[in-house]
Amino acid sequence: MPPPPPRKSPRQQRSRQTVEVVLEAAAHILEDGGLARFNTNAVAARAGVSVGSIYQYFPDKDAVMTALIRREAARFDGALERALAGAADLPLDDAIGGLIAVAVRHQTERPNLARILDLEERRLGLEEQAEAATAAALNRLTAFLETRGVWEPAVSAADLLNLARGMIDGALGDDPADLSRRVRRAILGYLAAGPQPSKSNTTPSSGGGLIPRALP
Amino acid sequence: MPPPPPRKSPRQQRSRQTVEVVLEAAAHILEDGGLARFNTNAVAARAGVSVGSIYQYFPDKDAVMTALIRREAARFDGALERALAGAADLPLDDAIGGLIAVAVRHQTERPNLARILDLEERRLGLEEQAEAATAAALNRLTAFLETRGVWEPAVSAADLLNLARGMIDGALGDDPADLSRRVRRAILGYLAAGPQPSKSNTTPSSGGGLIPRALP
Amino acid sequence: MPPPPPRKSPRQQRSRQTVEVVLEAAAHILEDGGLARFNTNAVAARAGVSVGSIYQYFPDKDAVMTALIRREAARFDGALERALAGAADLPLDDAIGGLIAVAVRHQTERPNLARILDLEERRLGLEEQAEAATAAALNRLTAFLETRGVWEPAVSAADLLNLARGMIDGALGDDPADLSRRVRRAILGYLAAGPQPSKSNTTPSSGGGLIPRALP
Amino acid sequence: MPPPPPRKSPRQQRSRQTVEVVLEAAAHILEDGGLARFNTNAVAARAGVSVGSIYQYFPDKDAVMTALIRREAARFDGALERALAGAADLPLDDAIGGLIAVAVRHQTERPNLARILDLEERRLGLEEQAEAATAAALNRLTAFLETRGVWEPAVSAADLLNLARGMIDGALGDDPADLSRRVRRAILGYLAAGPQPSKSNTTPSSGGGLIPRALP
DNA sequence: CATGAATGAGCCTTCATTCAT
DNA sequence: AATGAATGAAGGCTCATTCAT
Repeated sequence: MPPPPPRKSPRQQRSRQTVEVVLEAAAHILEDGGLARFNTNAVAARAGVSVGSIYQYFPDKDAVMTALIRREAARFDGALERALAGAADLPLDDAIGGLIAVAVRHQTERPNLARILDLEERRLGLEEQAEAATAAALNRLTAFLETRGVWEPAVSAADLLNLARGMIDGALGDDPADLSRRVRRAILGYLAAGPQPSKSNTTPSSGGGLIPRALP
Repeated sequence: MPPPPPRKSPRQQRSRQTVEVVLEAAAHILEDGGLARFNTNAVAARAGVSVGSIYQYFPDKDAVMTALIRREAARFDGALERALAGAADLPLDDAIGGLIAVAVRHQTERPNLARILDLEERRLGLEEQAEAATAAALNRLTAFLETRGVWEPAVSAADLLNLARGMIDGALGDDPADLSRRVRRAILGYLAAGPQPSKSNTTPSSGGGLIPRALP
Repeated sequence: MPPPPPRKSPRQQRSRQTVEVVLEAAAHILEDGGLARFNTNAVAARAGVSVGSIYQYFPDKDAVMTALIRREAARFDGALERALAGAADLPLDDAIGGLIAVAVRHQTERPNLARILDLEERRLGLEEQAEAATAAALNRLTAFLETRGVWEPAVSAADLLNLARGMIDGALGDDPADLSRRVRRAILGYLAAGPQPSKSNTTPSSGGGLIPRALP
Repeated sequence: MPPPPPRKSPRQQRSRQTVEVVLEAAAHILEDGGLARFNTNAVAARAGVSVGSIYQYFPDKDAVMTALIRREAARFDGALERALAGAADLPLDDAIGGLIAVAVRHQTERPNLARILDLEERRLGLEEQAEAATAAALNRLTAFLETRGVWEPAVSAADLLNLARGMIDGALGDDPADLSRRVRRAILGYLAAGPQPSKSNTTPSSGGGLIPRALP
């Protein structure tokens, strides 16, 4: 018989729960009301706790924002990890499909949240310190691309993530399936196109010829 | 001899000038201090006018934001127009290069501004009403793609714009030349990849085979 | 006919008046309710202005406190100046009497205010920067003592001021006339006693004998 | 053999100790951080107990303040008692010197504390109820002065205490030895000057001449 | 009894907006 | 029209006090 799972002390449990409920409330408010309605009183009310409790766990309002950003990044990274775990043996095409599904779902479920968090991440200077979870996701994707023989895997990973984010953000109203299709198209296209010379032509096989070929 | 430009009355001139100076101040403040420092007093001070004057020309603070968004959109559209005007006879490759240069320059010059305006555009529901200038830019690009025989030109135009914006936003620190190269790679890849089937394979020519082939 | 007095511009007038009314309200609140009730809302309400107006003229709450301290110091210095002006030709005894009256009146009129301001002066580190008005008062008194041939006039001036303040503060309930009499006794005694040797005795004329002799 | 001191029950002992540690923490905080940092959480943290424990022994925050005031008054009174015990047979001069040393040491060791407690004593209306320990000190000094034949010993005792406090508070930065000298000068002068007529004149021997005579 | 998380009234400060000059 | 002082609602944060554990 397995031993009972390590029991958290009540104190820790309650703390974690309060933190959790606050972050969830913060997420909902940002999603529904935008940055303008994101204030400590509203978050506390929605979380069903008092303002004071927020300040028990967060030094100030920005710290709530930061924690939320980290949490979302960790979630995304977790989903990415799971998707990549099952994608090791799949053809690139299908593997990419899984990753895109993750990304689309992530941005689509709470479209405003993701966008606001992006902006706030910058304001708070969190990208600078190479946010742990974001970096992990990037590393994960980089490693994956490397196993597939992609050149400049780190840069490509970042590009693909950004490209996908841009497309998804910009087309949140669209049918997710169609959006996924187009994102996959962009990603596969980016990978297929391969590194391009900085100025122009030189690659006789691609050049102006490549595109026309794609347009029957 | 060309006729003199339609002369504005002094009153109108002064009005335009005040509006202009206010918007410029607003842009600078958003760029330097973010949304947090964007307040009517600060804008007025930076613009060298009184708060009252702002309210003479804008019903409220959001109206300043809106006007700024429109102005920036118009600027982008104007730059796009000029780029496209000279691109009519160029090979797709080079034409795209010109467009990308416009986009990269636009987002790079005032990186924070562009991002904030994007977010505010949503908050204010301006995308909904199909922002005139944004729509114009989109139409312009759509028309361009159409002449090049791209399928689903409208959707593709939006995708490319979003994709490029995502990449540029996410890599603002990078060398512009290299960033431009990668954006071009993504765009050309997207176009070359052509419409993809929604589910997966079916296209024997692509499938898992396409990518490996692209990576020597 | 004399020209009309230099008219303050309406702007300045209103400003001065608001500042004045705010400081007066602050003084009243400190006097009546102590430090605990000294808050911006209460001051604004009592002054008959809005909180915002306070912040138009004072960067923060402490600045109101500081201004009040300066104002009171200036008032005391002014009163001292007037008292000394008329005391130049008086015998020391009477001159001192006038000064004491000023001090007693100052501390007695708003007993709590004076004490609180003293404490706050320290908290705000205002004594350090040698508060202009306080220093002026001290200098004035120092000069006066010097003309009377008192040794160490600067130190004595400070001692007398402090000594008087201590006595007055500690006996605010007493009859002002009697209090004044005792303060004068202390001051004249201090001056008459002259510099004392640091250790003890040496002064045969004083010793245990001095005091009894003073008590018929 | 003396009987063992009345043994407190462990419970009482612990209580006393907690009270002690809390008051000590309170004193330190007031000394270092002023009234502003004097809050129950800080006191509890510094005392190494929980907030709840403070409320076990004190009905509210003011009660902590009150207890601290009483403790300090008791300490001063204790020191005064010891000083007076040894001063019974000394010449007044030396006796006074000992008392002054006590006062200077008391105010100098924790200068801010003493000042804050003075103010708080007033706010809490503790002087009104003739604070036991303060009254004791006053009585002690009154009795001492009486044995020395000083007129109005009670009033004089209060005056001397206040006068000394004022001088010491106002000159805390000075060299203690020099400060003590000046305080002694003031006190001896006060005593030597004896009761003064309320109005003025009458003392032909003094007038403008008194002071010069004192300054050889 | 001790603990310390939770509570929420209250305070400082900002800023969109108005309006007398 | 332009100005900018005045307004006051709103929001960030603190801290005295309570109470479940």
